[in-house]
Amino acid sequence: MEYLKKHINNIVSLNEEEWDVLKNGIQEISCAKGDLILAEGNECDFIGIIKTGLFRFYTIKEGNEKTNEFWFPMDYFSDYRSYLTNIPSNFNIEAMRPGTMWKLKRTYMYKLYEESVNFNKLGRIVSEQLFLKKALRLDGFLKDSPKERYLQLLIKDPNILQAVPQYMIASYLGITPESLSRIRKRI
Amino acid sequence: MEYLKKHINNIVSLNEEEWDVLKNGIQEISCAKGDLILAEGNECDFIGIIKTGLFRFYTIKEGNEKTNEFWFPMDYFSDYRSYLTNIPSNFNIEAMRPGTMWKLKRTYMYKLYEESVNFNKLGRIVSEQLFLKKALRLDGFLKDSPKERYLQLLIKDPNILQAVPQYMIASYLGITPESLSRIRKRI
DNA sequence: CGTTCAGTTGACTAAGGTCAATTCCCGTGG
DNA sequence: CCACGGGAATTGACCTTAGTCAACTGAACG
Repeated sequence: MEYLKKHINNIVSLNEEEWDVLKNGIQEISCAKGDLILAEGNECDFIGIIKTGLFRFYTIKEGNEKTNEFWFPMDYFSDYRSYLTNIPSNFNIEAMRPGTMWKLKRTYMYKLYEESVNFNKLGRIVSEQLFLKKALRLDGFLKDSPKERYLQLLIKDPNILQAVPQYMIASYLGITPESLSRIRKRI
Repeated sequence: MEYLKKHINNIVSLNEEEWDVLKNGIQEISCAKGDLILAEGNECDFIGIIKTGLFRFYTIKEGNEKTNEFWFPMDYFSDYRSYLTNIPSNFNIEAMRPGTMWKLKRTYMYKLYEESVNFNKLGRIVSEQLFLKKALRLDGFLKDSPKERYLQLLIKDPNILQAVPQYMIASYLGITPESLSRIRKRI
């Protein structure tokens, strides 16, 4: 939890009292490989930070898994759309390995928003970070071919490449495993 | 400006004093058809709301325009990535018709963040809204074919369809004008 | 009327999707 | 230690669809 405190203080410097209040809302949770942290059809009522492990965010369409995100230690994770709108999620969050995470319930966070500038700042900055990730990813889909997206991934997210099986990377790039295999051969 | 005030009060209820402070940072600006509100290579130092008109957010890659967003009255607009990171924008913002907008400089907004909970709430909620838009759009690219994306657009954004020339819609969907024309024929 | 430009169409190419078969890799159990 | 099983990755054959380039159509505008 000390590590988390330091991390959050990099975002916004909370005083001890604020930190204590925040801490009371945070649960540390462990999970095993394959655990479903969120299942399709349920509301995502939390936002979390990965402490250890590797998680993915995926949906199933016509029998095929579509992986939307991978999360590594110190990444925020949530179905933030469901979190914000109270709409049931279309996605699953799965632990790809054993791991631990810190979770904070929406209801708790929304109470904090009424209390101080700093909690609002924290919420704002988290939201901004999540925006940036989505925006960059969308830009890739709009202007790059699958091959170019793969090359970008090689440069910008080599950690994903080495940590994740190729068929999940394919769906992360919006293509089939066979296509990714052929793209790799063409290079 | 009264209309804007009402709109913002729907997001977070500012008292008169807060509204006056905010108002002092807002400029109302008119523009002609074709005006470039932001040009590639410049930092986007503002966030705005469309009062009237129709705007688009596009970049050019290998001579082709890639339209990333369309903005209608009461939409927030900005290259929010550039706004947040102070990195020069890769995009252009163009007025597709004569119009007016309200603009707020980043520097002013960041000063407001130091002043009260409400301004932070406002910033947070704007950021959340921008996130939601991006997230939905990315989901479409991940799980839908061009044809399905077009059909979704028909259902969910008919206003775009009727307001925007087809070749821009094609690039918004991530395909060429010819392909969109053929997709429409196939339906 | 022409000019212009969006939209369509045609012919062709390139690339991804699909389905099935095969190979590769790795872990497990005999 | 080897053999086997299972899942990931690759490959092949074929299909479908998007990209490209060029020609044509049609509507809007002066």
